[in-house]
Amino acid sequence: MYCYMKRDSRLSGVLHVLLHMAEQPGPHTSETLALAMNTNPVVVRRIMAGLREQGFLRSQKGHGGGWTIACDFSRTTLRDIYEALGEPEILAMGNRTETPGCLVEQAVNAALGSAFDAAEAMLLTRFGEVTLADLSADFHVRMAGHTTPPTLENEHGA
Amino acid sequence: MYCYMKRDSRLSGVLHVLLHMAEQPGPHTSETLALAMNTNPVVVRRIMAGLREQGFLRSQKGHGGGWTIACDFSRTTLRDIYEALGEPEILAMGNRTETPGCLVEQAVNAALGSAFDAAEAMLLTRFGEVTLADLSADFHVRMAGHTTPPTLENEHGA
DNA sequence: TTTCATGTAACAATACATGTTGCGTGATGG
DNA sequence: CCATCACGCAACATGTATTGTTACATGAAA
Repeated sequence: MYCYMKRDSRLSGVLHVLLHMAEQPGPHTSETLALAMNTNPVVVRRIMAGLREQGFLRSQKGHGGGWTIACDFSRTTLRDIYEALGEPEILAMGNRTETPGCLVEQAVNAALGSAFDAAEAMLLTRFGEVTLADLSADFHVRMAGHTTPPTLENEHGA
Repeated sequence: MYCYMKRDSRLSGVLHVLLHMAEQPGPHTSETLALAMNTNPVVVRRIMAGLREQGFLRSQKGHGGGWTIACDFSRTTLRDIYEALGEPEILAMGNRTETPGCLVEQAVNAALGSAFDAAEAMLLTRFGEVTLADLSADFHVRMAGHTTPPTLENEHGA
């Protein structure tokens, strides 16, 4: 099932999966997580490899293996996760030329560039202010009032 | 010469061209402008069509035809131009699902979405604060000290 | 009426992200 | 010791958007 995404949703997807993992103990296989991300196991491993390298996750092979959370949710921010993903491009727009000789273009680049940089910096700052624990807490607030606790299985048609 | 750009540089390119046009009177052909944008005439027309529809530019066919500025630089902001381009996507990232049933994903979307919206809003605000006249003025400041005034021809290898 | 320039549609080429397959590696359990 | 399970990784396939390119119609000026 090919489904081209206009905007990169890896951060969104990985956060989703991390919160789900926190709700249930034990290792989670790539296959299980793939269902929650509507993708396949290889893509999951690809995306989560960076988180493992940065020590936010652990993975284990063989029987009973899978992915385990290895970080403190209250000390891990969205920015940490963003960086572990390899700092994907934030803006879809940019300057035509990085170091133009043309003075006109230098003026354009200066104006646009500073605006772009400010927007990026602002987003990263906000990311740095939100921890995974914050997200999880928000989730639990939303869950208050609901009867059946959502799991990877019943919410994502596994 | 195929040259795929990772980030959309139409705004950057169009601003560049507009400032150049302001430096020299008379209509400018798509072909001339294409040289400054390192592309070809059809692409130029495509990009500038929106600016014509919004009344920022006029175009004329036939002998002596071409593109003419039809707006007041001191009253036209980068945001106006951005909108005339069709409001291209600003962010390269986004939420995986817009209206998820999963409460976990709702929590993720809320956090990420508000950050995304804030960044976009900030960029648009900054765009709205800069006029084409500001850019042009900055260009003229940069030009002080340089001997040969840059034209479409001598700066872009026409 | 010839030339020039835009307007537009259709088509081609490219880059990229994602999906997919296959095989290697290590760990577990019988 | 062997079968199974799950990750690791590389290679390949597919789908999509963007950009470049070609072709032709339209209208204006010399």
